[in-house]
Amino acid sequence: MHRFSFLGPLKGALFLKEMRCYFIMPTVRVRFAPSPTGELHIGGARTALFNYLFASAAGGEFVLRIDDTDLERSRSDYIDKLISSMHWLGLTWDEGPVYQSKRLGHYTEAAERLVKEKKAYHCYCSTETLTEGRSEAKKENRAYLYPGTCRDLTEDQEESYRSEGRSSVIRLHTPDEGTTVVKDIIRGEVDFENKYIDDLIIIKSNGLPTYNFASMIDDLQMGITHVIRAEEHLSNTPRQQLCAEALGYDLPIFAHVPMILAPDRSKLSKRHGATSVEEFYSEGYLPEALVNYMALLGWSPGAGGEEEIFTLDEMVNRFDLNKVTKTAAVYDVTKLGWMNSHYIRTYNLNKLTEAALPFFEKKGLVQSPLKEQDYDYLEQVIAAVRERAKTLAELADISDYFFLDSFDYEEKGMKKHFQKENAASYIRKAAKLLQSLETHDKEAIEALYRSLSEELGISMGRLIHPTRMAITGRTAGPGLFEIMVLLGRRKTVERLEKAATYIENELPEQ
RNA sequence: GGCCCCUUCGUCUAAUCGGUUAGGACACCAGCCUUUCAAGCUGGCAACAGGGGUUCGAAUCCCCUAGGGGUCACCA
Repeated sequence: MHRFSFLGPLKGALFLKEMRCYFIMPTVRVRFAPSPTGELHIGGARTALFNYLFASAAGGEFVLRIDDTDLERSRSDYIDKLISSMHWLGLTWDEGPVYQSKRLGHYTEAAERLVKEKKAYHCYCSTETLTEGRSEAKKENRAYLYPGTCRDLTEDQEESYRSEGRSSVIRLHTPDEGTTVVKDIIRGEVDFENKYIDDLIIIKSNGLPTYNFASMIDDLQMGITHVIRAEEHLSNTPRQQLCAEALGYDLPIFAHVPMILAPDRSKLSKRHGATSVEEFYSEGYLPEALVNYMALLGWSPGAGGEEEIFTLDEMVNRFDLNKVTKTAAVYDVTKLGWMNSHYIRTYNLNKLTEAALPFFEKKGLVQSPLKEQDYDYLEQVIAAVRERAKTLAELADISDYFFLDSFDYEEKGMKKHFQKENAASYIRKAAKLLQSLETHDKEAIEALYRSLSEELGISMGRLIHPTRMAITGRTAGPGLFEIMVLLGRRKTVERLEKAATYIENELPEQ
């Protein structure tokens, strides 16, 4: 299939960036236009990302527009959430937010002009009439198309309808023959026969524009050069183009990106777990990881490019709409988890601590505001455990013993390490030696354990495993000596003795 | 149902104009490393939806079938 290389001249423009003021360059202007009827979900977020990447790569502008013409469903708290989600992801925009609800005059003006030019007309058909026609069509198993009843009403007819108090909508007079071609960067040319497109409503009886009309007018009047949006809009694009043509505007170039599907290949919804950016935030994903993951859903740098980890800037440098797939993608939390763990491991420690703090607070492990030394301690703990967590929430989960003095011993660990012969006495011996150790540092402790294991004639493991259980309650975690240093001598010794007593008194003889 | 889009390992994907042992990543399995768990390293498992053409040669071009998705609102 033929693909357009619309980016050609733009690459040139990029090349001549410094000379921009001397030449008139084709400027890229894109928009992300969510409707504030819910939280920003992963599909919308990726559309925003692609817009951002495309605009940034071309040195163009990115506009944020809020499509809030549906007064019933739009809510201002969703607008706030949407904006904060965008900020959190790091997707900055150059203009806006522009609200459709504040541009209503433009839509009615355009519609009236079309009526005056006889390209649109008032339709007085009742909802009942229309639904009737629709259900009849369904019965006969054919598609319903508005029959054009009100296309050629006379002045007198209109007058009498109005005096009857009948309300009207405005419909666009669409051609009955011919083909409307959508030029799409990702899909090539898509043909739609006009005979299947009926006279769509552009202004509702309440005076508000319909989505297709308002959206197209905005794109046109705002000078949008590339409309990058989800594939679900592809089928409606010919209608929008017909609006633009009637109005006499040049068309923007389209790019319909594939949808993101749930694991069962159905449309993503609440019952599929976390799908909104907000939820990913509260589950402890890092914005860089989410962005990186989303970028790879439908896009890949292509031939030769085998890496998967990209910073936003790297993505900007390599992004190309022509390399976006046509196939809908199933989103897979497992890979997101891997990516997130990668970012947790490699993040700047300070930033990571900052991001993780709320999760430690939520578990009651620390309390804000933190004293400086507590903050340092938290940072060291995070440095020690970060390699083992997939989310920030998990980071807090596996760190509890660093902050809590009482914790349960893991069941399987007790069987494996506490119920071994002499476990209690080994632990006591270690505790005693640690107590009188000159310096409580990694090297000294390790040396101590080595010599003790030799002295007792047992393997290091026989000593180390019960010790880990004693001071963390767990069988897994960071290097043992590292934990002991972080915990400090007093707590280490206390926990060892407590565990020894526990084994002696609570554990049944095997 | 009409119209439109899509179809490569379980998942995300790669494969300049038709010629590859169909590549990578996640997941999974095994080994190495190791005080545990991770991480890391090495290896393994695993795909061109099906059927017809065109061609010396097809994942790649054409047609058909099947499956998935979208859309057909006075929702966006």
